[in-house]
Amino acid sequence: MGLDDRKLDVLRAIVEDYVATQEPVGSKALVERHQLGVSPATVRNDMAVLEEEGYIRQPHTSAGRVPTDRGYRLFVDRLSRVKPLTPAERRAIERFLVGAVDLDDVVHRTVRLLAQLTRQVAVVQYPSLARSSVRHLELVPISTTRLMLVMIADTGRVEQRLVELPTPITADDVTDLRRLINERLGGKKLAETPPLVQALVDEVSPGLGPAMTTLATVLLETLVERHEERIALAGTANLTRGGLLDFQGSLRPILEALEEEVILLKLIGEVEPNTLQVRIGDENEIDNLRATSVVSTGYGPGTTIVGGLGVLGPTRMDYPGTIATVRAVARYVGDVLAQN
Amino acid sequence: MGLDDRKLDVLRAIVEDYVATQEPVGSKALVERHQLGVSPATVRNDMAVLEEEGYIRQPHTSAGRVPTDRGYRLFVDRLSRVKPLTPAERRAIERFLVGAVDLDDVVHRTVRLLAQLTRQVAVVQYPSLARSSVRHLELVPISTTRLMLVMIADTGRVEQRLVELPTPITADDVTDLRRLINERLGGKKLAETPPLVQALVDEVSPGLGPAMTTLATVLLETLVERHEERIALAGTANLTRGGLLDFQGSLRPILEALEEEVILLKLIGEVEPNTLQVRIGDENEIDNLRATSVVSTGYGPGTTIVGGLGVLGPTRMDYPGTIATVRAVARYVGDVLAQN
DNA sequence: GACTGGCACTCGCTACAGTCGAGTGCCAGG
DNA sequence: CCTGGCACTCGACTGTAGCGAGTGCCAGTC
Repeated sequence: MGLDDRKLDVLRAIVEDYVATQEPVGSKALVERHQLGVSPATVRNDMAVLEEEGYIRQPHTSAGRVPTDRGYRLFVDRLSRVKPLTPAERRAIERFLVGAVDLDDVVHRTVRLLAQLTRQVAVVQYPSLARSSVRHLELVPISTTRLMLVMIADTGRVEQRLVELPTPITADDVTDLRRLINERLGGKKLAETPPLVQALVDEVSPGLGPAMTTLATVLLETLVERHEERIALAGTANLTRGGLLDFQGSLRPILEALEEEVILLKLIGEVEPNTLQVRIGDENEIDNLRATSVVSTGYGPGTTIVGGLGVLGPTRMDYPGTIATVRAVARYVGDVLAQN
Repeated sequence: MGLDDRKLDVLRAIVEDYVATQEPVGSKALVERHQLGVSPATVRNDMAVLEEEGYIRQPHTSAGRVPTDRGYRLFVDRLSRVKPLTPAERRAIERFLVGAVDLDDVVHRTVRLLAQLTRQVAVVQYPSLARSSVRHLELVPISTTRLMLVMIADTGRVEQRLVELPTPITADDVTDLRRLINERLGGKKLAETPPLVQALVDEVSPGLGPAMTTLATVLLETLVERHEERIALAGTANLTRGGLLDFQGSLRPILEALEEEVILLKLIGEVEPNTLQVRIGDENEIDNLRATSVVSTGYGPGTTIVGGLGVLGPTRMDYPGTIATVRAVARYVGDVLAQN
């Protein structure tokens, strides 16, 4: 389709102005604010073409133009270069993440940092258990028929579950079990554990049979079935910036969606190495979020990925800036994790 | 001061109608909807007195009356009886809480349940470490100079911290340390531990000195200084019910306040045994929440209190219903905790 | 052939006047 | 002390008019 360079320039100018002012932009204002080197009339002709192709639209017959989702998409794909972060931003990131004492702390600081820098809603997934390995399993006797199982993953995550045993158990038995499960499961990817757990049940000494069977059930639940993905969220107040102009006046559906962990996971959890995803408006699968855009990426120590993070905001967002920030924060978090 | 019974009846009627309809209520509508046994004119006279005393006010000269914060306060203190829960609600509570597998699960289910039943924003504090005892301390060797310290509290909370040792340590030393700290600290209230930890440092065998000193620092941080209070939140989408009429149109300050854990803790964390607090509008210390009311109470196994929970909504809320629900949920949660 | 200036047209926004009606305060009478 | 009646207030709504930003189109120019 005949989109020559100038038409693309016009589209870029429209997106930039609209993001900045939040008002439909007209041909005259455009030539004033940008050096396009042509007259408003020419721009109008270009706009007509852009509108025909579905990149922009007019909210009302007598108003300026506004980018469509498709327009933003083209902008993101071809018209924007990533803004480098300012030194101040870099410093902010470093200062924020240094001094985190444990995983909870890292995640909390990260999500707040992201929300603050992008001035949008930030979402950070805790390192996924599915992508973790077992570092250590601990059995803590609570009573003769109750144990607490604590699983420590290499990503720093810690999960615990209470185990109700069918028969009493001695301290020595607990020691045996502890050694046994650590020998067999320690260092293994969580995903690989089910057959190993099964094997344990089969070969354990007869006296420990019932206890081990119960323990195995809980182990499997903890290690794979529950697959509890945790999520941290911050910056919901940023949804109220821009008056009620974005989101056609109702935050309702968005707040509802943000309360569902499943939905959040869908948003930021499906990541591939070295990619950064931008989902714009209608491209979102979740109906409640059709008025928003999501910028997300994976993070992890080195080149591996252990979880996702991202931000959510109005389709009218500063894509270049947001993309740069999300990418930078993900990288820093990965570095911090690598140090553990 | 002459607030006779009928004037109180009028106030009650105004509160009930306004809560139900969200519209200023006039004298005529009042006598129609309630059996007051007098004419609108009489009611008008009573209203004039109530207004003079500051219990109600007129949004506009030619509009009906609306309760003031003071009016709600009087209503809550003297005019409302607690609504008993419906059997359906009781069943909902039980069904919701049964089947929770661990503390996280209990807290999450509780907060969602509260939000759903009251149709408001729900806040639940995790069992406070300050009110917990040490059940078990675990040391997991990560490398020769790194340990992971895991603290399991009797309330089910689990905290972990990484310890960087100044000098390498052997597996046997770890075993010794583990036994030692559990002997001395196990079963103790977290608040009582600092002198005990200090004593440990002084008397430990010389070879373990440096390790124990480092460990002590982290122990103190974990047990008392950090005092990390965790909070769960749900139902923020409920803030958008009632159009933008409540909260004079801006959710901003409220969402901002809800993001600050410190603020939430202030809201629901300061509880005394067997009390239920209702803070109405201006009575709130936090400026951002002057347009909201908070109903909160403590919960815990038996009669002890380990944390707080509550809901936040517009001053125009169904106080009797909300109070009943908050109280009931707190009781059920206490029961669930008692079973562990 | 591409760009430009000019011009008529559209239509949302604002201001203003007029009407309506819910609700009030007050007063005289029971 | 309560009641019915009455004049009054004032916000909500409606319809009209003028303004102006912005457009589409067309004829003219480079």
